[in-house]
Amino acid sequence: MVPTWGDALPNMSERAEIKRGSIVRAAAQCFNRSGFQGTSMDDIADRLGVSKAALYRYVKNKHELLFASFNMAMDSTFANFDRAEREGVNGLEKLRLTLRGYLEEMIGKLGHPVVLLEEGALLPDQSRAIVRRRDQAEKRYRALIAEGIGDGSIIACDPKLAVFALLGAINWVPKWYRDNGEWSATEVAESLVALITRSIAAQPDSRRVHRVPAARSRQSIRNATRQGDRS
Amino acid sequence: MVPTWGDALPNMSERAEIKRGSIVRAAAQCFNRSGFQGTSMDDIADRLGVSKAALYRYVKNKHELLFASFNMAMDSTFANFDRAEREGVNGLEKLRLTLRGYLEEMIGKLGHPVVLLEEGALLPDQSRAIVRRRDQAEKRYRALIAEGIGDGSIIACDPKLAVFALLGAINWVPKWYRDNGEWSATEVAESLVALITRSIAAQPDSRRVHRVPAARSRQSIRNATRQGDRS
DNA sequence: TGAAAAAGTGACCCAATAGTTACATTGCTT
DNA sequence: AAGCAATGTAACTATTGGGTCACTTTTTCA
Repeated sequence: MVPTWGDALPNMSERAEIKRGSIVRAAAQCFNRSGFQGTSMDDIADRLGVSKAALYRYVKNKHELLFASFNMAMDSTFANFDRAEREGVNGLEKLRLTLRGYLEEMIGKLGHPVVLLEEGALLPDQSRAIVRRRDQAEKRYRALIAEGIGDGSIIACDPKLAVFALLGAINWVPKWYRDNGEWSATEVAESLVALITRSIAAQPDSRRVHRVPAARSRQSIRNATRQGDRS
Repeated sequence: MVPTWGDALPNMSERAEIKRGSIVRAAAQCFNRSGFQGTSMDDIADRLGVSKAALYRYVKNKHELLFASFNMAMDSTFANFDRAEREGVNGLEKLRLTLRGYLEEMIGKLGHPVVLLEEGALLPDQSRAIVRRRDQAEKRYRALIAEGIGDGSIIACDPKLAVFALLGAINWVPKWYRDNGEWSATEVAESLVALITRSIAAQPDSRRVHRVPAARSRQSIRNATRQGDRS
């Protein structure tokens, strides 16, 4: 009998699951940088140091990777809705918690996949599934705003337009955020969400927005963001 | 002697220039919908009702189309900076004028090309040229915010972060705006800019944000936006 | 230890597509 | 009407890249 090391060593099927996860994450990062069509399976394989053919042991095809990336993002969104529902005291605070948690996970853990930009590349049935989830998410965002309008924490505004504006600012982050930069995921999430939610806050607090950045030299920030795009 | 019809009939080289322009616009629309790599030259040709080979009479290659799209967007940005500089009374108003004018042109005249999303697809020397222009634009945006902070129209905030947030919301518009919808380009531009600039306004005016949408039925708006993505 | 299962690879196939070329057509000019 | 330049097209070439397969290497486990 071979020692099992308790449960410390993941068994085979778990190991496969872990590998599949890192493939999906690598794919999401590539998609984020170069787009779905601009990413080849070789790109993803190279990033993991394996051959293209190895990927197909864990993944059916390239579209499945895109689909999985989307679902990862949606899972994160809904998990943060639930947490915010428990922890937030009013509509505005719940909205802030949701956005902050989502953004932090995206740019921190998941390697900021703005997969959302590549929606058009999904296959029809995948697209239906994702569009349904995204519509649910948007509905829930709008509900939070409506709640905030009701409890007085948010000004009267069009919830649909407000959600588009907020999500735009959030989903744009991967276009300028760089890992090697001076801002941590938490810092960016906190100060950006504070800034953008001020647009609909009933009592806009200028200190909240003022706080976070500014402490470092302009030069280091300049170097930290937006250098390595591809130029 | 054939009648010249005054200058009413464009001569040949002018006609060629006009055709080139509509090729660029068609390309920008395709890039916006499907991305640079996701758009084939046949797609662009089909949209114009000609064959692919015809395009190559007016355009050197596909990358030139992307480059031209980018420059179109940057031209619009700088033109609106200049106009805002003349017409705006303080930093915040100049910022609003610039954003509104840019957005209106993008989604109205130009067929909303979010070419900016495809920056990574540019060839190295094209990329250098575009990055330079974009950096100039961002610098000018930040200068407007600094001006607003100085003249008291904008709260103390990090200009860099604020610009990223504003441009994110703006550049996200093509992801949800639909031509056939109920909102005109002007309406969207006006109410969205009012909303997002409230995030940094020293005296946030809730009426300004409240105003525009809401007048129509929810159902028509739902139908107008985000239906035809591809699903 | 040895056999079977799992993991991984290089070489290949094939569809899509950027770009070219040889030819047809249109329409302006004399 | 003749001729010529401009415009457009269908068919072709070459390359890229998704996906597969026969084969090798590594890991598992009786």
